[in-house]
Amino acid sequence: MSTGKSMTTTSYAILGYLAIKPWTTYELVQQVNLSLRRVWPRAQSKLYEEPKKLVALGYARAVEEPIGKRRRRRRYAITPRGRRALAAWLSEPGGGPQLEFEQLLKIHFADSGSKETVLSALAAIRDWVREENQENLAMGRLYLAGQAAFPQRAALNQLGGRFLTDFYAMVTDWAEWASGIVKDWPDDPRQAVLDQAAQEESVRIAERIAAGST
Amino acid sequence: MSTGKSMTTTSYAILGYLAIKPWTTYELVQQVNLSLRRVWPRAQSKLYEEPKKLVALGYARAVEEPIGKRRRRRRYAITPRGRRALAAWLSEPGGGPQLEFEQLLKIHFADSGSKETVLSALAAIRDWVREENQENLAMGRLYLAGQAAFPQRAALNQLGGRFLTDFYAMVTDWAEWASGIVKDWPDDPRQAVLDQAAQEESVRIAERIAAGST
DNA sequence: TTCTTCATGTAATTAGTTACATGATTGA
DNA sequence: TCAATCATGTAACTAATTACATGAAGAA
Repeated sequence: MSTGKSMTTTSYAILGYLAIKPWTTYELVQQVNLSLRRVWPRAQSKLYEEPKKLVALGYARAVEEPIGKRRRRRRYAITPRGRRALAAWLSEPGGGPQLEFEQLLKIHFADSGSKETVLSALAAIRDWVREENQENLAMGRLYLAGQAAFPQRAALNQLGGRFLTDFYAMVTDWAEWASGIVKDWPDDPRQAVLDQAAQEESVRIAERIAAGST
Repeated sequence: MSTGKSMTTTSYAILGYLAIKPWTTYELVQQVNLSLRRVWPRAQSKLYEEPKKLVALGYARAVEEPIGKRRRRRRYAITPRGRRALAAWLSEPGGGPQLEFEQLLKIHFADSGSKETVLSALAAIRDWVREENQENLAMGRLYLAGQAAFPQRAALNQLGGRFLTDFYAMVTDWAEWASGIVKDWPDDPRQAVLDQAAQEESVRIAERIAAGST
């Protein structure tokens, strides 16, 4: 039953929020759903556990606020030790972007499926992006209007926000490109042949990346 | 000690490979490192477990090949039931692209760090992409030359390959853009202000996605 | 006053990772 | 014949998820 007393990336993410201001766990859940979720998705129950660990490690302290008759809520605040730990973590190297993309898996194995499988997966991907992009767009407009929460963090958020926007744009553009390719396939994906011109283009793009355009 | 008898996405991914040809676990590990890893990263030990589950469910059968004096190796082949299960899974809707991006987290919380934190994270991201792109480029060239394994899967692999290429291109381009923005920041990230013109551009991109360019 | 939604958590389970162990093969 | 690397796994552990439970507040 080891409570797991060592800091994970998720722990530091929570600590990062506490460095902005004190939060109740519920507020943290809301906030994470608003932004962090996109680049570090974790279940709600985890967000209830982590702050306890931070307290045990001396990185945060909790203030109990009684609420109603028989419920209490805990508001967590970062400690000086917590700030030092966070700063140390920030200066260590972090991991690169990792993807998990089930729909692409299904496309990858479509030789056991049908052309329809592929086309409908591509359509679903575009719908998914459209959906996710909604919130992102709304948030972007808030910042543009200077109406967003934490205006002092606007410049910082701008970087991450643009990453998501670029990501969504890339995914839709790719899905559209792929749909165009697949449309010309025969019904059986196993009979489909490589599009030579498209492959040359792909290699050129990869070469540009390798060259490291200045 | 429940062996976990239900199929996960990872199980289906392995099953997808078995549908191409029979594999030993070691070969599977190699193959996964070559391609699947990018869109569905899993530890090696998992790849040794999953095939056993497939056998228990009747989706695969194992042939033991003795090797040396006291070692055996198991080669797994898909069964007709396995093919049906795979086809059924392929026709179900799948999940959209999920990201986990620790370096971006560190950028996100850089108000507890320094401008240097951000710039070096961005540099690390570019290095990461350069690295990952190497293999991708090599693979793309193989297909172009018609030299890749599983030529009958070339058209299919082209779709996934291009996704990765586009992703890497997007990440480097973003990192470069972000570096340009951050360079003009004051030393303390908390003093940095939103780049209004850049934000307008971000919103325009998001609006294009929302409109669903034809 | 009752229903619904907001809010606050805990328990049980599992998917996945890290670490370890060792046989087989190859080449110096 | 020894060292290095390739190959084949198992065991222990933990991070994370799913499911459950219920109090408080607001609306009808």
